[in-house]
Amino acid sequence: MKKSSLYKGCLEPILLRLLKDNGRMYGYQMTQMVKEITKGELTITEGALYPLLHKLEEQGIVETETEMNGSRMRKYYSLTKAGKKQTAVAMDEMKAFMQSLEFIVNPKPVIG
Amino acid sequence: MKKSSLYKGCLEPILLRLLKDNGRMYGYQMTQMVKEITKGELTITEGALYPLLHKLEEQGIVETETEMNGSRMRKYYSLTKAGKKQTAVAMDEMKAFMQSLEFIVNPKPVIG
DNA sequence: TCATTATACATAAGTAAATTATGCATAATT
DNA sequence: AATTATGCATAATTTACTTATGTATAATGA
Repeated sequence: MKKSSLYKGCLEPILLRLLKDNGRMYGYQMTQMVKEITKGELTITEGALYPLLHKLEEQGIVETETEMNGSRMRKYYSLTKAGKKQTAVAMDEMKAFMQSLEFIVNPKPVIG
Repeated sequence: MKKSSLYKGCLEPILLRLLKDNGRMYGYQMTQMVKEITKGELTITEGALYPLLHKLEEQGIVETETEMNGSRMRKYYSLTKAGKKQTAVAMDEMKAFMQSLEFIVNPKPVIG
């Protein structure tokens, strides 16, 4: 990922969110979509992406189907039932996290 | 810090923001303020806090004054001139980061 | 036509930023 | 009297990346 290490720890929930929204995606596609959505701000590196996807598969969060696109392989990932549950939890955590950042960056003045 | 590792990489900008807003703080005070602001969501651990503060001091981002409160020591930290510049940069990065997260968690549907 | 960029996967070594555990010391609370 | 709170600090470990490297095909451009 690009820049400042702020994104550290956010990759997993980001991938879960992508899969939740798009149903079925392959790795390279995820990197491109994130780059596009964030206007180039966030670039997922392959060294981070693939090992994480493998871990999620091991954990039964995602499942895969490999397909050929012409002569090129694509490995499609989608959320399992357990993965959907896990994603809901991760999204709640994300919300709380973003809310907390808001509080810190934009603190409400104490009245009184 | 507490929970889910989402906050990984955010501690430094959070501390810079606190110092920017409050002028002068000691370590323990920072942990308490963050806990309060985030309604208990974010708990800064001492093992993360103190080494980071020391690093920032080495880098000339913050400077310290040690004072006694009764018989207890407090080490006050404040931003140096260079630290204020650095904080402005960090805050811009924070904004971009939060914006990107928003885009991912709440993607805009493509019209057309 | 030959080199570069894009697509598409994968893994290994190294690093940064935490967590967890531990330590010291005083003050306040139960 | 024991526990919790205040206040600092450091060491060992773990996590989650980055950087580097590897393989292979397709498209683009000089």
